[in-house]
Amino acid sequence: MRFFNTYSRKLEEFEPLDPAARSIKIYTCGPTVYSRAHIGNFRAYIFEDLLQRHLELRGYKVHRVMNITDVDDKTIRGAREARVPLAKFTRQFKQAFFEDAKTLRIKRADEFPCATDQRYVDRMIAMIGALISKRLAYQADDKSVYFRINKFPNYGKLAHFDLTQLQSTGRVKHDEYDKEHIGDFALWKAWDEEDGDVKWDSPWAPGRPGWHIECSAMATALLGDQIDIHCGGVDNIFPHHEAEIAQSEGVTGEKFVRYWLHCAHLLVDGQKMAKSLGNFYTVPDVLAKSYSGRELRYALLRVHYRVPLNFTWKGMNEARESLGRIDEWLARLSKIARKEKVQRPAPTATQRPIEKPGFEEALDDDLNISAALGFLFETIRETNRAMDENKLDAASASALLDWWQRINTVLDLEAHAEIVVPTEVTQLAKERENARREKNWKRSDELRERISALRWEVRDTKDGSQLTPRSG
RNA sequence: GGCGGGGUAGCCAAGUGGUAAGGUCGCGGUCUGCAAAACCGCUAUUCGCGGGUUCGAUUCCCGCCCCCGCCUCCA
Repeated sequence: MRFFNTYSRKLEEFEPLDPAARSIKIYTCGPTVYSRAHIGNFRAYIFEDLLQRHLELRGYKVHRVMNITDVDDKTIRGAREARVPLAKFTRQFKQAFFEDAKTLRIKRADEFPCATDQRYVDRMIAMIGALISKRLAYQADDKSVYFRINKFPNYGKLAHFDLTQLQSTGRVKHDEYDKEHIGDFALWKAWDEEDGDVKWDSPWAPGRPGWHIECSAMATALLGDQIDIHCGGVDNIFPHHEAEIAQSEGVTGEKFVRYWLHCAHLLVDGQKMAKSLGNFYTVPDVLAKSYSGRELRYALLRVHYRVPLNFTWKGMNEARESLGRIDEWLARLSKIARKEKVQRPAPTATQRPIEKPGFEEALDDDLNISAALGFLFETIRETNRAMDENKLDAASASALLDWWQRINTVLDLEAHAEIVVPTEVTQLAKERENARREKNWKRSDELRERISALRWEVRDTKDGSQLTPRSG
């Protein structure tokens, strides 16, 4: 198995920290809960979901942590504007995040630590103290504490930045008079009026932690000084992950992360989807257009994580059609597998799933999902052909279903089969059957139209008419 | 300016030093009362552009163009 490591900019063979235990520690940067996360954010979480699920398919036990940033400039501003306490303000977006993640079938991390948790604030303060005692941090005249990047020679290695070349984009105000170096970043931000009642005591001044230190504190607290994989969007490479390395390694003296994996952006009209640009959709926005969570999951999953993905409604339709193809295939296989199960003894434990290399091997190669799906669809076409020719027996159908079960632990794309046909539709279908028996084609077609308007599809097969839900 | 990612058919998208997976759309066919689904066939002599290496390059090297992102709190 190999992954593209941002640190080396190379594909590297994956070797866990602890190969004997087959367990892997993953830290993933989670949402800042100042508004509902958009689907660009979720692209990153789906990529991380794919990573976790594939590692698990390959027999690793994954311990994954995803932090939730519930205190920063934006959350404080939002709470002020809403005139509610910070915790109350962020609670709604935490809930929304878990709701959306569930809609997208994203597997829950083992822990979701929050930055405001006193346990972690204490740890952040301890780490900052350690950095000060090592002269890697200093308190400036504004009472805030900053990391001294010139004392950490590896600073800039992850982003491959030459610090002397850093240019300000003017996006962020610099307190240049207080800091020794323009690139020094805040570890502890001294309280000011804007912060209202958001503050914690510290040895330096009342205030709040900087953004970066929370991840260092929570990652090392929950996963230890060294972790296997750390993920996030490419926009986190600098400064966030760079800062995390400096802080964590500054305190522990150990290599913080073995593999850095970063996900490319979701684009809209060829531009990065971002709150600041206003060109974003949320999960409910997509659901409101009558697409389902799994359709969105497929649309966000199907492109390799390091390639920018342009979000379009046309793409959503392609996702819908592709999933429909999978659904049809599974339905046919199940029917064949079921049919003979009545006559045959249940499959024995010695029966092995069909040998279908390709899918998992593709994912081994830096999560090459496009190639993996290619194998899936090739398999679908081949077996559909066999079924058309009546050449697929129940044992083979079962074996294929077993194979699907296995790869679906990674994809999680099966329609949740609560297929309940509404009585209205059943009634119309019955009437249509009667019309067809009388060869009243006009009436039959009319009824088909009405069923179609209810989002159901009628198919006339040798075994009679069948009803299929149109999408979802 | 520095550092990255990308540029393959109408659209989405794999891929390899030997002559281009897959999805979607469109067209034709088989099946069907007609459809749908499924299957079959067609749809890139060509992989941003120009050089070079090679018997042979989309794949390696050099130069260039275009798009997107990061450059101090955005996944």
